[in-house]
Amino acid sequence: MAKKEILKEALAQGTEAKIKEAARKVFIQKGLSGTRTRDIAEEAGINLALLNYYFRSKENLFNLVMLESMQQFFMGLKGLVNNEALSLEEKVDAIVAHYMALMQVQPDLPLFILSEMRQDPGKIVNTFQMEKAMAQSHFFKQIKEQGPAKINPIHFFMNIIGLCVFPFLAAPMVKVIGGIDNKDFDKLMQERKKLVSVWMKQMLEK
Amino acid sequence: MAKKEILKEALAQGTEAKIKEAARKVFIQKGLSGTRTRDIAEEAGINLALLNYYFRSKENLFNLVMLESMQQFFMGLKGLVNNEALSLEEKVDAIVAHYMALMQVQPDLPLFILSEMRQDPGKIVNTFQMEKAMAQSHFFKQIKEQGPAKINPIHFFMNIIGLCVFPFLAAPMVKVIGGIDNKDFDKLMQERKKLVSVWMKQMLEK
DNA sequence: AGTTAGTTTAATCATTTGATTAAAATGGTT
DNA sequence: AACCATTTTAATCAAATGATTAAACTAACT
Repeated sequence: MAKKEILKEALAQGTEAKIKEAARKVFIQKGLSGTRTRDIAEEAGINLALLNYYFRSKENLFNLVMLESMQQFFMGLKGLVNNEALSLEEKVDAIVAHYMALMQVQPDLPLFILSEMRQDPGKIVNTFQMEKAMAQSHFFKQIKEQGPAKINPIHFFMNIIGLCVFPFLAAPMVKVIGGIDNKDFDKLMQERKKLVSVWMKQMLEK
Repeated sequence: MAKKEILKEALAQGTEAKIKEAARKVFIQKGLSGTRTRDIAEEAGINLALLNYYFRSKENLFNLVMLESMQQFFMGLKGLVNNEALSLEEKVDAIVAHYMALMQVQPDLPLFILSEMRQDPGKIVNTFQMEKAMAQSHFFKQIKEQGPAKINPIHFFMNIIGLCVFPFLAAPMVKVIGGIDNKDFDKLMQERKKLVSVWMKQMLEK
């Protein structure tokens, strides 16, 4: 009896995970309003009704995917910005390394999040409780106490995330304008890892 | 006869423009798949059928709005990057000034363009013939010939656009994370105008 | 006032789409 | 093999949505 339930559960989790993965893929590519539940079902290799059997509704599934996406995007950051063992320069290096690595495996995560946030800012913002965490972080304190530049921490924060993430937001356009293919783009992003760290430190110097 | 046609035409242009403006507003806010033609009709204060009478289809209207949006986003740039009267530093100042001013009047233009480009890169990219214009521009030449930094022009280009545009792409999140309201955000963007120029020039120095 | 070209509307159609349901298949247990 | 709980499917429903059509309205001109 217990054994049976475990087996069934394993199968169920298998299908459930498969659907969720398919949903993630399609939602991230097409957005909430651009995806049809049938797209997800097809991508998962299952029937439409099964999707509703597991997740009740499209919105449910979307909320799940969005929650996990937000966590994925902000998870690493939370750990870094309050690590008091790291100097400001070390934090910059760590944050840049973290986001460039994240973009390498999930290049269209930020556009997905920002697109959906435009359509319903309140809904998305509510799903994460980072409000105070960042403004009161060790990272922000270090920037305020930093020497000659006296850069506003919010600017500094926008810049470090923006310099890492923007090329991936604008990737299709960058490829056209730069006249480069996917392979060259990847190379460009490889060399960018070190460069963003350099640029960010220059902003602190004066 | 001629007089009559002129009058009718003026009226028609009035409604036509009204519909196009409504379409622009709704499309930019909700994207192609997120807008219903009825939304546009309501926003324009007209009936649904009138929209199809003037523009035949939703796609038609969207293509029009997207074309104009692309032109609006790249128009000023084309003029600046090949202006041989401007030094590299002057070009940087001019491009930053231009884009920060554009963002002040059209803050959600870039997210609209990038979102739709994700869904159908080919379609959007085809609507503008900037391919070679940028890679062969005077601006790119100047960056290559620039002194010690030897920064890749594509990086430099991504940075200048990104530093200007990213805060507006991420505005809802920036406001939450920074704990600031719309008014403070505007102030932040005002002071940013000068800062981006400074940061970009630092990237050239070493 | 009547005519006419141009404009606007209400009503309707056909398709798409999210969701439901009842039946069928599956796989383990007796 | 018969039975049972769980899983999966095909068929169907109801609402939303892009588009069309035929009729009504408007305003200029005679």
